[in-house]
Amino acid sequence: MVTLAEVARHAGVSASTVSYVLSGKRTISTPTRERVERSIRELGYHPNAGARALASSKSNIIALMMPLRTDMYLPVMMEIAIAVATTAREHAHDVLLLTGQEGPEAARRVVGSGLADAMILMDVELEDQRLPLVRVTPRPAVLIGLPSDTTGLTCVDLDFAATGRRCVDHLAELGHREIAVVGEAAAVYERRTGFAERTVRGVRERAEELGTRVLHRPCDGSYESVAGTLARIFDERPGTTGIVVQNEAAIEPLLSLLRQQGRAVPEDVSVMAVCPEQVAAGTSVPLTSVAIPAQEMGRLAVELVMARADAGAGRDQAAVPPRIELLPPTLTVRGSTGPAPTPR
Amino acid sequence: MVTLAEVARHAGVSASTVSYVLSGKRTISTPTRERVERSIRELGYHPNAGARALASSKSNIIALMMPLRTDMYLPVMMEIAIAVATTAREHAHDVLLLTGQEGPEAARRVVGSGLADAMILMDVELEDQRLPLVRVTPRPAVLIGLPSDTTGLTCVDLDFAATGRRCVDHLAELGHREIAVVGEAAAVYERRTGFAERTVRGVRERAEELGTRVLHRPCDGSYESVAGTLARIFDERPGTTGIVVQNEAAIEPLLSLLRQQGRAVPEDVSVMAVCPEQVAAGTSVPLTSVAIPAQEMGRLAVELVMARADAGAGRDQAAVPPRIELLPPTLTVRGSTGPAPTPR
DNA sequence: ACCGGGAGTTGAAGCGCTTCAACAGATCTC
DNA sequence: GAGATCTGTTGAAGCGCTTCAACTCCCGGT
Repeated sequence: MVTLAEVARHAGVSASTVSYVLSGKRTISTPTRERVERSIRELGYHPNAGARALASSKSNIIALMMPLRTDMYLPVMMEIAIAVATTAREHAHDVLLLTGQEGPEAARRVVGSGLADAMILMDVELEDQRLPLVRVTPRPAVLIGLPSDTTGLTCVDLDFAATGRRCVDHLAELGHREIAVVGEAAAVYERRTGFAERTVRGVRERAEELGTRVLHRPCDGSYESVAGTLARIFDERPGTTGIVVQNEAAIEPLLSLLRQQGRAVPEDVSVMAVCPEQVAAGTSVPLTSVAIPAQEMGRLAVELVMARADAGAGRDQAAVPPRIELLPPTLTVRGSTGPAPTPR
Repeated sequence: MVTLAEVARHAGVSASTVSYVLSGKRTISTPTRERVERSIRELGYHPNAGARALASSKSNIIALMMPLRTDMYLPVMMEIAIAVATTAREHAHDVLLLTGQEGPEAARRVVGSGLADAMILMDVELEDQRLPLVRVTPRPAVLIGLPSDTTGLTCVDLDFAATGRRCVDHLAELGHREIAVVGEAAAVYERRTGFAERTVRGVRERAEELGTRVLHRPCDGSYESVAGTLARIFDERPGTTGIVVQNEAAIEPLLSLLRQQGRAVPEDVSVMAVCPEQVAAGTSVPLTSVAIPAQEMGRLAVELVMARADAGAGRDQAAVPPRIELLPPTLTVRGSTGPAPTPR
């Protein structure tokens, strides 16, 4: 392995000069800089990450914790992870992938050892185990998701309450008076992961204001479960004309079942979803939907965490106060929603 | 931050002793070891990762490169990634997530800087850009997937050729004489990612032996595309009674379309898939399938790469020669395949 | 002509850990 | 009972980088 000292010798300068060329923290004359840069290229030099981390006490690594739960929709997680990794590279950082296996200990270990100098936490629960750690650690952290107590925390998420309201607005405008929400798996609510609840709360809230009736049913993604849920919905509320789905896995089965039952979309039933754009556009009936902006969330999380990291390095970290960043929902109308059928 | 020196002072021993307690590379008497361990616990000591990497020139980090292609099935990738991260932890390693954004440079950077001391490459193409690097680097690497020239490489993958053969066997046993393969998106074949081709080759090979007719059509996951593909299949080969699907996204649309066309599964058409177990079990008709063992692949990749890393550290790395590890396909019969209908 | 000061460069002191060589004392061996 | 062999422990030398303080020029101001 080529070392900085060898580069210095090759370029006929001191080690410090090479270091300053690399970091740009001191002005170096153009001829010197160019000479050093040439030596670096010719020797194929790569600064040693460990030595760097040791000397500067910054690892240039962001830890990304994503507890994997089988009932969470993986593509969204994945998209966020990819966005995080990509954005991190733009800030000259790499991403360390932590799963939930180790529990909250993982965060302690990674931060305690100086392996990572910032953290992004996904799949946040309302009373998340990792919060005490996050509140205490000096390293910047950003949550993707919203716990119940957010004091002192920086969070990024889709504004699911607004999303719920937006869905009701849309259906109500089209004249629907009875709507059903096909939600996430029951386990998601029990675990009290905030987002699912927030959506339903948003739906209920606006529905009350507008005098719309709402029926909410959790539903896991299996065909059987969707069939059961749908049957119960039309059983309890035969007048239902609008359905909001917040469970990507349930979408195709739902559309397929409606077809089988002879209920046309959108003539008899309007269906809308809360899901990634790609999913909404690719279904058998392109779906009116509120997008889950996975990429933006990942990107924003990194930007926020880096801002805090830089501030911590520079002046006071209070310069970048904690904040809650709720992305406004974007509704895209596609073919699956239409005017409510006139009751006969 | 607590340092090793502080632990040593607190325990009344030298720094080296603490280090040896931590690494277990020298025998330490039980009383001393326990005293040190207590100090470690009491002070909440975490060894500094950078210093460790510098002194030992091992980072205990595995780089996982996964170029993200939108046409690849993300859940499988994700499952592999999770398995890799989990297994890596069992070997006291962490995982660094690299996306395709940077291209092959990422590998050079990460290995050159000593950030990672091993690599796992996913989504391998037949003539992969990263191969020259992998062949040259002294760090152990394992590919998940099979390039065209595997000399000197260690690879892990499902045996897709055998998978193709297995599918034909199964259908032929049930009396099917004309089968269709609904494949991956055309882009997947163009890019010459090996696995899709290998499956089709396996299918063709065995079909020839058994005198079965085969029609293969690429197909992206959209409903439209599946509809078109299916129409063309029955148009060209009206006698088709068996379908093999190798594109997770196409499964539900396919089943839905068959239902609409009044073709019963499995009475009129037998359908089988190459996909993760979870997917096969959760569809509207539980599918007879060959599993894509994502977890095993991730786990095995880590085991292999660690074996090489340990060997490199110990004696000669030739002790663990490169090898190709093709997992044998496992067929699970569910409800979607049955005897071929008697031709009328 | 002299001094203050910025620009450019450097030597040296660590950063916190691993590991080698060395040593003291206990245990064998004949 | 003397030398050989273990066992447990230690001091010190780095690992490759960053960064501080210091030093040398050279320029402009007076």
